[in-house]
Amino acid sequence: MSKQPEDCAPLARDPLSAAQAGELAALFKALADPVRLRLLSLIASQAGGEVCVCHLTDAFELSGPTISHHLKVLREAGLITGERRGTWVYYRVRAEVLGRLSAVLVPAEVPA
Amino acid sequence: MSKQPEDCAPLARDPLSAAQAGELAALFKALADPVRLRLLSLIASQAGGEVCVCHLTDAFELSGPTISHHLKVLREAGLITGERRGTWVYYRVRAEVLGRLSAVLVPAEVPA
DNA sequence: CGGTTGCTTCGACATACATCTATCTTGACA
DNA sequence: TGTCAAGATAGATGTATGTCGAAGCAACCG
Repeated sequence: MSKQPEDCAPLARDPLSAAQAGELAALFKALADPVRLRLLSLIASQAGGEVCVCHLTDAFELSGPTISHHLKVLREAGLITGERRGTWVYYRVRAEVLGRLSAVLVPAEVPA
Repeated sequence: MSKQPEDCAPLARDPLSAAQAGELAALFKALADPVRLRLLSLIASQAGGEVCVCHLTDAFELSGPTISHHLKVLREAGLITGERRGTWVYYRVRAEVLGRLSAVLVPAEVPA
């Protein structure tokens, strides 16, 4: 997991630097898969904020290793965190990161 | 360019359906490249809202065909539109699509 | 009409990625 | 300690993707 970028200025305000674009692209790449989006949504929309992996594997017709792979991609991108408690592993979303991405995509305000 | 999805509910509100996830993933895939993010940012941040392709090719150390390819990806994703006027082609961003993506990523409000 | 310039399309190639099966690690429990 | 279950890792494989050079189209200009 790379360090968290600080940029919050919307895409539409100023042209992105190459470094900013690289960091953002890594985050969007993690989101660029239907399974990962559904995983993220399942975790984010859960009351209590966390979900056991066993609940996630049940929600897809995919092998365990494939789910594990997608969770790793989300984790290494910094979008989620995982914690082992006893036998099970629980994941939760990093709301700050999600919020930063949302802010970056806000379109330019149209001047009246 | 596929049809525009109507979904606006944040990822963190309800779990995404497979169809929603597929449409969103296609959009995020278009954003999952540093060059395309910089292109989009260059177009979106331009006063007047549109940019000539010649100005975009000058901003990168990449071949013309490569820039053209990335613009096509953004165009087919529905994130930008291109219009030819005389010799030059001008691109502008579709702010609605950008705004919809931003809304989807808004994190869940934390109950007090 | 021929030439030049702006941009796109085509074909090729190297790399990255999603998925699987098989194997490993970690913890619980007898 | 041995065994079982939950996840993660490793390796293999087919497909997708970023990049380029060459060629094609479209519009302007002698």
